Amino acid sequence: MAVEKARGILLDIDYLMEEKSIIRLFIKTKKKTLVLRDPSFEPYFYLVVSGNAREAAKKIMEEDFYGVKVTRVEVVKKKLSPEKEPREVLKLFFNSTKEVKEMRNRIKELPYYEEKREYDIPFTKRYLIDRDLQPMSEVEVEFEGSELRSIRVCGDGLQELKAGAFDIETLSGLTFSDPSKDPIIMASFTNGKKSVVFCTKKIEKKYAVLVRDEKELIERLIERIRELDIVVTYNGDNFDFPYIKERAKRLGLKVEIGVDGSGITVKRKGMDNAVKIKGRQHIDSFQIVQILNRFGIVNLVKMDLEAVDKQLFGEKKEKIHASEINEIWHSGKGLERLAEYNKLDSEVALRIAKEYLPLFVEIGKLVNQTPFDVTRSGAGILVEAFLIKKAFAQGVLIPNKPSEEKVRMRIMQPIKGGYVREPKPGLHENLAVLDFTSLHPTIIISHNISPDTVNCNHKECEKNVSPEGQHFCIKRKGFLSANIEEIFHKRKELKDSLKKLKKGSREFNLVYARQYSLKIILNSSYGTLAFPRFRWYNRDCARAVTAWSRKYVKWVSERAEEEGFETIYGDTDSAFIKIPKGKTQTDVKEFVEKINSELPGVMNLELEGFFKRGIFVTKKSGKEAAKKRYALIDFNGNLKIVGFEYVRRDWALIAKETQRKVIEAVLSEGNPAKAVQIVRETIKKLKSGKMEKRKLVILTQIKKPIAKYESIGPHIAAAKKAIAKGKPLGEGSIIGYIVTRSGKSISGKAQLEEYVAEGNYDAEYYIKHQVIPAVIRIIAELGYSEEDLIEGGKQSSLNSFM
DNA sequence: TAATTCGCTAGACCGA
DNA sequence: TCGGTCTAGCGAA
Repeated sequence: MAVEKARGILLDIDYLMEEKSIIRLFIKTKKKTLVLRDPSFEPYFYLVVSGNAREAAKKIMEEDFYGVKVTRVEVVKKKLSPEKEPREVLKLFFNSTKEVKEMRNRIKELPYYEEKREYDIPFTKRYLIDRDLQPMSEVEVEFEGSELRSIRVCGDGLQELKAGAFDIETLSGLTFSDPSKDPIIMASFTNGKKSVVFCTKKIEKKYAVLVRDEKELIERLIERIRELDIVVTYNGDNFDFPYIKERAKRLGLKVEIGVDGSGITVKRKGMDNAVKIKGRQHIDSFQIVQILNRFGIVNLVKMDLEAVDKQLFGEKKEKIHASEINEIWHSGKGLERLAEYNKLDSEVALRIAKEYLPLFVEIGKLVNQTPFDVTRSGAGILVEAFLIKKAFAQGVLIPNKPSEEKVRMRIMQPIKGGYVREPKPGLHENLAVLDFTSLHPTIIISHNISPDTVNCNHKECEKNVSPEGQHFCIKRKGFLSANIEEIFHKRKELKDSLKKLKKGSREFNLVYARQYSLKIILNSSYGTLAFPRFRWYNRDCARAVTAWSRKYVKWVSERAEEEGFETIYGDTDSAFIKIPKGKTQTDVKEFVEKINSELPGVMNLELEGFFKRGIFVTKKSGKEAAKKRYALIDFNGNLKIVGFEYVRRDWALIAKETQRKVIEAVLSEGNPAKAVQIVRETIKKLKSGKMEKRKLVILTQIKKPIAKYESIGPHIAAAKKAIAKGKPLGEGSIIGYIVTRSGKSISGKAQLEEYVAEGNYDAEYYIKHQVIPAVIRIIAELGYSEEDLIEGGKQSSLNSFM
């Protein structure tokens, strides 16, 4: 057979489990997706032996491991740890991944066994790292029939892949949809250019397609999914795909949507599923939104498509609840509305993916993983994957995962965190906020912190000592510090080149996503040292990082005071300073420059901004000032509210709104009398019974199984009452409740919002437990008391402000 | 399967 | 009915 050549995008990877485990690559060329096998890559792990490695290599080939055979052994030179000299170790090859799993337990019995390494790296991940292949990159392949002969990355992979999204609507019983009886009644599909809605009932919409029955509906949908390289859903992992799979099974249909004709695989991932389609990338936009939320790129309480659409794109999409879907279906009235809703669900899911997938593709290239995996991984996993890749490239064996026992030990010894300075309470004028850019990573880089540099034996390194006493080598760059440094500089370069590119251009977006992917890895890097389950966990290193962070933050404050500024506050990586009369903003800038000239390595203090006014309040209990809550206003009138009830979801909107107005009156207008007036009016309206229901809802999440609660708070009480009515609530549900007039305790009065009539609320509760607590300590800073807020109360202290 | 610590506040719970 | 203690949730960084 002749050798053929092709170019395409490395779209996916999996492996076959025949008598041998064989890697398959899915390469999307202009014409089709090639499925190529690479039998040249065999499962393996490392065995470190006591005594002579070559002799052990001979012996091990003769060993019988209850039927498992080492097919091949290589003696290779590897570093057991970055600071050590390379040493000969055995690389043991096997026919299948199954044998790797069996063997890694049996091997311990060998007399020359010292240690095993890298026995738990998933086969496909192993392949991508060893071959240094970046999914979604352009590759050039040579192949014979279906066998791969060679592969190399030759470009960024800017070729357009076909992306599309779908969404299904189902009927439901009393509480939820059950695929064993509730049919799929509608399904939408979009490829970004054109959308269709399949339905078994006739709908007066241009995009609607009438199908005979549910079976045809699924068939038509599958047909469309087969066009795609990137299949987007919103919660397809846990709902759409498992649902379709079950319905199809009952209808005698096969969901053969893999490029190779295979079905879908539903993998359990803890509490979650992950649905994989071979040869295509299934991207669940819901997973994307969850990750964005965790990384702090967006901040969402509710994560339904409506809330996401609103926050990400500013759109207002209608929500149709499950019960209404049943109604519409049975009455036949409103099918157009439902179709529109269904269609938009697909379109918004696709839009989310189009907006953020480039970021995940870039992260994937950085850590050699597919977008499928990256969009379903936590930050820690990504950093770990990055370090595994680096270790491989540098000939270092990666550390093993800690045993559960070790993990428990580590958890029992927590690592002290950042320093929070007690603020000076009150209203302050003319502030500057300074903060360290990427504090933890820059400390790691600048002090060369790494598990392989801590407490080295060199005398001259003892001067690089942390406030907690550990010192770090200065003669050799550490594994962790060097690799983080590389990311740090690469990001700097990319950010520089970004300045030269046209905003919104394809090139710009690519570079932007790339630098952002580096930022995510960088910001998560400290976690590798401090997280008990990580391979690179190191308590001494982690303690040193935070100890230095505390030192530097305190030091900046001290230096500021020496320079004649007043320090108001500081948290972990920041210093809030007051510019006194006689000093200017320029003086602050000069101060920052001075500090930077004194800081080591790449550490950098940044001027975050100047603020016209700021308020810090005392704690409810005691006289000390509250940390982690303050409000600032800049010279353009922009408010920054931190930590206060206003930013918390577990407070009623009326309390939050009132607090915001009060803060605004105080900070922007310097008008405490107005603030008092605002509160009085709110209280008046609450008393009148006319407050809108939506402003009284308190959102709280159920964080664990209901049965495990020792103390029944209002949200659990409300949830229990709702469950009794047949509402499916449990761990993870967000409860929106209102404190009504009927009941004894607060919990007794709490009811799920949807069961509460407009006007049924406990005014006293909302006044005394919501509005007043939210504003009292702000107003108290200005000399007012609680009586001043209640209408008819005395206004004596007002004078002190006039 | 999986990031952390620091901090604030509410409301239940419990015994006097 | 009170005041202290504990459980619980969420936000800052």
